[in-house]
Amino acid sequence: MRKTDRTASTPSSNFIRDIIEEDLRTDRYGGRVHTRFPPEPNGYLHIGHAKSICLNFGLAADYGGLCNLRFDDTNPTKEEIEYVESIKEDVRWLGFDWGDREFYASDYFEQLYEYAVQLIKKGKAYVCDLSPEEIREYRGTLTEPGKESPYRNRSVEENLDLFERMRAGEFEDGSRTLRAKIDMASPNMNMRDPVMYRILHATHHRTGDKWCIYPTYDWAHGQSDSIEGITHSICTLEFEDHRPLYDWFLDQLGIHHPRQIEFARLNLSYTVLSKRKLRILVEEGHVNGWDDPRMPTLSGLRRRGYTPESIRDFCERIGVARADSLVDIALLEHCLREDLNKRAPRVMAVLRPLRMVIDNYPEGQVEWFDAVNNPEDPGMGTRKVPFSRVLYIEQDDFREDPPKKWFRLAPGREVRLKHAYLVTCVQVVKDEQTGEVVELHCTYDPETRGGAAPDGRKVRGTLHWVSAAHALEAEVRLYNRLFTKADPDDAPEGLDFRANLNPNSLEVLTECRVEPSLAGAEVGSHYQFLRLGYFCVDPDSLAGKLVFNRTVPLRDTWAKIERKIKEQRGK
RNA sequence: UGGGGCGUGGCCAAGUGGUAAGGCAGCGGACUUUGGAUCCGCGAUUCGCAGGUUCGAAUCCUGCCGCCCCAGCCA
Repeated sequence: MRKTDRTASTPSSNFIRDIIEEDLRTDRYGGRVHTRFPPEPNGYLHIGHAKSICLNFGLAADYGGLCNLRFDDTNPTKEEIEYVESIKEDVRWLGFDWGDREFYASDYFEQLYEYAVQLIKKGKAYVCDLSPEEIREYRGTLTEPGKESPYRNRSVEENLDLFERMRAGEFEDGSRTLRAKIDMASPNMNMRDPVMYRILHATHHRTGDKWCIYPTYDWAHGQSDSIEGITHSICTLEFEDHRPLYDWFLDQLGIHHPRQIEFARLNLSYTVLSKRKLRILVEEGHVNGWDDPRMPTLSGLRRRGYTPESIRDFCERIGVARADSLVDIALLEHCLREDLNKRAPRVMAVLRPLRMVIDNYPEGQVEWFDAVNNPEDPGMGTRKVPFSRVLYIEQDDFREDPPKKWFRLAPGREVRLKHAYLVTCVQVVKDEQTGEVVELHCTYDPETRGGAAPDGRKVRGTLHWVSAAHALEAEVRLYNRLFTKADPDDAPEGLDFRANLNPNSLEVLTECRVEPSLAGAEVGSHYQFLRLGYFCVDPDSLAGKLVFNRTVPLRDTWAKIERKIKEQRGK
C-alpha cells in the first residue's frame, strides 16, 4: 500500500478521537464507547447526515462499541412514519447496522415524566402560565437579562398538581408549560428557565393520543442519551450553547452522564443542505421529489448512482473539526469516480447519434468482437459486441473543421473504433437545407481487425460506437449542478438561493443508442459508458426502453484543452 | 454594548514547544486500443494580524481584526 493511501482502516486523527481515547485512558465510562445517531423523523436524510452517521457508527466500530439509532420524535406536529421508514432505509443502505437498538425518544415519555416530577419535587422546575409571547418578553435579549416569571415560586404541591393536570389534558395548547428553574439573568439564553414540556393536543405517530404534553429537545435529548447508556453524544456546533443545560439536567437528576461533543456540520459547494431549503425545492417543483437525482438527499444520491462506499470514503476524507467549512463537491465526485472506476463494467453508448456507413464493409456482414468489461479488473471478463456496415458514433466525435490538437474524426482523418477497426472518413453528407452533418462515409482497413495497425502506424483517436442494426434505444438523463454558485445563498439583495438555481441542471436525451449487451440491465446497476462517464439504470426504465441517469461524467481533458485553445485565441 | 465558538496553501485537514503530513482542485510531464485510469514532478521561509515569553512558537501569554452560532412552547 502506498503511504498516501487513505482507507477506512486508517482513519485520520481528529479531536473527537482524542477525547474518546482520553476517556478510555482515564476509565471515565468503564472502557465503553456508545454513540447514537438521533435523527428527527421530519424529513429525508442528506449527505450532511451521512457525515454524522459515518462518524457515530464509525467511532463505535473503531473502538469496539455500539451505536444506536434513535428517533428524536418529540414533536408530533412535524413528524411522520414515512420519514422513519426512509431514514432506516438510508442508514441501512449506507452500510450501517444498529442491531436491535432501534429506539425512540417517545419510548421514554413515561420515564421523562417521572424525571420531571423529580425536578419539581427538588424545586428545580415549575409550571408557568405565561403565554408564548409573554415568555418571549420575560426572556430578555442577548444583552439584557430576563425577568423572572410571576409563577416561578409556586409551591411544590401546586406544581405537582398543575403538572399532573397538564398531562391529564385539562388545559389548552399553549396555556401552560413546565419550565426548569435556573437563572433568568444567565448570559446563556438556554439557561433562562427553558421550557421542558409544552401542551400539544396532537396525535403522535407512535404514542397516538396517549399524551398531550410533549418534552422539548433540551429536556428529552440528554435524558434519552442517559437512559441508553450513551457515553459520547455527538452533535453539531449550534448545540454548543445547550451543553450547560444538557449537563445541568443530568446533574440535577444524578443519573448516568454522557459527554456531549460538538463538531462542524457539512457544507457542500453548489448545493444546499438544510431541510427547510430542500423542502422548498421539492414543494415548489424545482426538482421532482426528494429522490430527484439532483438532490443531495441520500435517496437522491442513490438514484443518481452514488455508491455507499463512495459516500463513506468522502465522509472519511473530509475529516471532523470545529471550523465552519465549505467542502468542494469535486471531492465527492472524485470519491465516486474512484469507486466506480474499479467496479463499473464498460459498455458503449452513443448519446447523440451520427450515422456512419463503412463503404467497403460487406453489406449484411456482422462480426462479434470481444470487448473487455473492465480494464481495471480482468476478472470481470469480456462480452461480445456486434459490428456491421452501418454504425452510430457520437456527434461530438466529428468535426468538419477540426481545431488544433483534435485527434478524433474529421474529413480524411483516420481513427480507431474501439475493439474493432481503423476507419478513415472519406465523405460527409449534409442536410441541404440546414447544412447539418447527417451522415459520414468511411472506409475501414481490414488489416486492423481488433484495432491494431500491423504496420505500426500511430492513431491517436479512439471512438466508441454502436451497430445501428443491433443497438437498443434508450433515454439518458444528464444532470448538472443544481446551483450556479458555489454558495447558493450568495444571492442578490432581496433574493434567496432560488435565484441561483441552474436552469440547465437537467437535460433529457431520448434518441440514445446503447450496445445490445445492456438488454435486461437491472435497475440501479452501474456502467461506465466508454469515454462519457458513469451511468446507472433508473427505476423509470420500462421493458423495452431503458432509462439511464448520468451519475458523473469522466474527467474531460479534451474539454480543458479546447478551453485553453479558445482562451489563447481570445487574447 | 451579552454569551459561546472558529481562523494552517484555491477547498478540506494533520500538527498539542523542536523547526509545516495527507487528500481534493490546479499546473507540467510519462504512459495509454477510454483525450478515462495509472505514474512522476511542482507549490505555505510560513500557520488571521501585532507584540511578548523561550536557545527554539502554528503550538505558551497579551492585544487587535475577521467569520459563525444563540432571544422557537423547532431540533
